[in-house]
Amino acid sequence: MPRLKEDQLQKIYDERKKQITAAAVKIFAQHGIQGTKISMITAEAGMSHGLFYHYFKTKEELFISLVREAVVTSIAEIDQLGQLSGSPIEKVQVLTEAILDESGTPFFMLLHQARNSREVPEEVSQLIQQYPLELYVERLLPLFKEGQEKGEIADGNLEELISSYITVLSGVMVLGKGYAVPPVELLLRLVKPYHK
Amino acid sequence: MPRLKEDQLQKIYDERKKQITAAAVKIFAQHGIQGTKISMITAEAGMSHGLFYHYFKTKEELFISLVREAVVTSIAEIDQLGQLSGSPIEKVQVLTEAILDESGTPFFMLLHQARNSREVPEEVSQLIQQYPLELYVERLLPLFKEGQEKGEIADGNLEELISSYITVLSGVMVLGKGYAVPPVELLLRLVKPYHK
Amino acid sequence: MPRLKEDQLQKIYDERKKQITAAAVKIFAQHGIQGTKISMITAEAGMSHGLFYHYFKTKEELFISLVREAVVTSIAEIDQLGQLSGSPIEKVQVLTEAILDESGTPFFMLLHQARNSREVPEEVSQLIQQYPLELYVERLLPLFKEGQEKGEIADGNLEELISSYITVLSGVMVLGKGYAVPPVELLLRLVKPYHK
Amino acid sequence: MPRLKEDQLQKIYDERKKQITAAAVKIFAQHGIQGTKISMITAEAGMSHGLFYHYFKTKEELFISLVREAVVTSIAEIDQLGQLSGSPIEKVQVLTEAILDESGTPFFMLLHQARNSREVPEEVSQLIQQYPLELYVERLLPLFKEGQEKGEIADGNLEELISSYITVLSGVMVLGKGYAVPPVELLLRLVKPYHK
DNA sequence: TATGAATGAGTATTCATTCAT
DNA sequence: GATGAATGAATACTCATTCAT
Repeated sequence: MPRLKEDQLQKIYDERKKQITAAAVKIFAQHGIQGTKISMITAEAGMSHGLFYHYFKTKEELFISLVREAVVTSIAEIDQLGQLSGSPIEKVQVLTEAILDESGTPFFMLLHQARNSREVPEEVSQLIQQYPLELYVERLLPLFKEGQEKGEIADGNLEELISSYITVLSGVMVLGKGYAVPPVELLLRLVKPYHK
Repeated sequence: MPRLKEDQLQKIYDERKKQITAAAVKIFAQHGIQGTKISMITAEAGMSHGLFYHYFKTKEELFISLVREAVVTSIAEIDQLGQLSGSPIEKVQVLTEAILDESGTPFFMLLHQARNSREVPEEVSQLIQQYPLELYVERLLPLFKEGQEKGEIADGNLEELISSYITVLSGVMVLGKGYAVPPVELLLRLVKPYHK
Repeated sequence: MPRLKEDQLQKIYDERKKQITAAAVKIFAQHGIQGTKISMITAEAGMSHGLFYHYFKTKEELFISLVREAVVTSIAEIDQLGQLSGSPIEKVQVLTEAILDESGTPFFMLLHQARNSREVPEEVSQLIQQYPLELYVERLLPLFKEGQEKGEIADGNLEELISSYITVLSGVMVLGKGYAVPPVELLLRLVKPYHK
Repeated sequence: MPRLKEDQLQKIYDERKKQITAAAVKIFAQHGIQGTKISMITAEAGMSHGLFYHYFKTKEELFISLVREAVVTSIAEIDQLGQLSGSPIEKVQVLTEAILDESGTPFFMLLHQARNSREVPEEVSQLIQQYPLELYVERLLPLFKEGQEKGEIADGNLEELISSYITVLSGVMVLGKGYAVPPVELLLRLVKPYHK
């Protein structure tokens, strides 16, 4: 019989797994799937490379699980916007700030790499197809429509406007260090009515 | 030895080298430095992998030479803007279209990878430092200043505006396939005066 | 400390050890030394892999101890034949049936692997040399000689006959599942007088 | 254009491939799939381990291709028996000698391992199922039937007799070094009429 | 110049073994 | 005694680079 309580073991297990995923998100975002070596991840997480394989079957599986989480999290964050108080344009501002925020970046970076790499495992491709950009557009449509009705959002085709805005935000975020992050105020000009 | 023959050889040599660089830009842009295998490049260029080493000493050297060329070319293109006829905002539109254009993308992509990868050779880092984004901002400053004076460009800090605009364009370009490319018209809203 | 408790512990100890060896014989016979992983054995024995090392220092030591036991047991079984009642040929028949019997197989299998593998530990090689096939032949010689004298066993060189018979039985046994086990009656033709 | 004629390259290619397969048959037969390391094969074949992968995608693929060849070859050899001159029992003798012959052994060894290992790749299992022992029995049936009619083969159920004989031969062959190979004359007693 | 065979350093993964609890 | 987390040596496989032809 184990001396350690099951919860303790579970805690260690969860902790370790979190260490790995945190390290992995960081490294994958920086180096891509190919450029990331298991040894980089385990060094960053402060453990032996062997231990990695107690928690994930392969590098691929780790990548898939990260992408899955990123996909689900990003959708959930968008859906939470509706519960916030404030006008539509204020909510868009909150979303913009959240996306550009340093801490959120790696997740989007991951999604970007998942979307763009040719070497990405089949399962990731499927995930990406299940959660295409159109889905994000769809989720944001009510918010933007309300904004448009209130005169806070520019007139015109909303699908195009939203997907363009997502593209711009994604792009800015993907660039990472080395580029000047545009002020949120400036980016919002893209969606605000042109003639005030 | 006959002069003609040497010319002939030189021509073949140049041709081959161009085949390789063209293929390499395409593949590097798509797969990154790590993800790109010599065999991918030579397959794309239609030659044996052995032949690659007649033209470049290493994969690294090829990458460096491509980045060097991209850096020089991109600066040159910006400088050529001044010679075009048209109003400043029209020139900015031309630049925007050029950057987003499919054919121009790989070069910028390369620059992006050079700027962001950790594994990039020292020489590339130096190149990037010699041609920082500030340099681009500086080159574009006269054009934007003229636009501002003519009321075609928004008031405010121009350095910030230009570097933000470069960031957005770079981001959109880097995303590549899988994202909706925003209409140029929309992107120009970022630099046009907000109250018309 | 109470004597009873120690007995109890000893009993558990012996039980555990038996569980491991039983599982190990089965798995080794099926997968060979290289193909057998400690985790296979402990899974079969229903315990954690860590516990294995309370009972055996290494996988090698386990294998050696199993081979040692198999060697001793097989010799003992042959020697017990003499105590049985019945004619010589009937005793040979009993031996044949015992060897081909499902339950006896793994032990012989082990011996076979010990005899044939290159990767076998030195100590096993020595064991095998101490108990060569000639030893079995020698032990069976009296029985066969008696049979020959009674006309139940074919004439001719007995050493050759016995070692051939052992070879055939060993071979049939080693094949394992997937092959048709010949009827004992048929196999006995090898040793019975050819002209009845 | 290549300086080497295509035939020369092809020759080198074939030669190397043959070196590898010859070495592999030997090593696999001796150590099994798990026990065989690529480095053993390449060392035996006198080349670097890297070169192995010019000729085979994986260790598994090599094993599969060897088993495939063994299967096809063994069936072909049986079918060739019919064309030989001589009485049925003489042909059985030829077959027996061929199987027990040193040089033929590795191939049968391979088949045995393919038939028995649990770790064998799926494709090998399928091959083995496509060429079950029954197929061999079937191919030998006409020969044995003819022998039975001529009084050279024992009366009784032929399927059982043949499959038993195959089992015995396979077993003897699988045992390999360390066992006394029974004289062919002795083994033939299994199939010859019991009362002469 | 052109080809592809050949090499070996680098990397992912497995698994025997140790050890804290 | 019992468990499973942790380590690292061993091994399959990849790919940049060299070189004989």
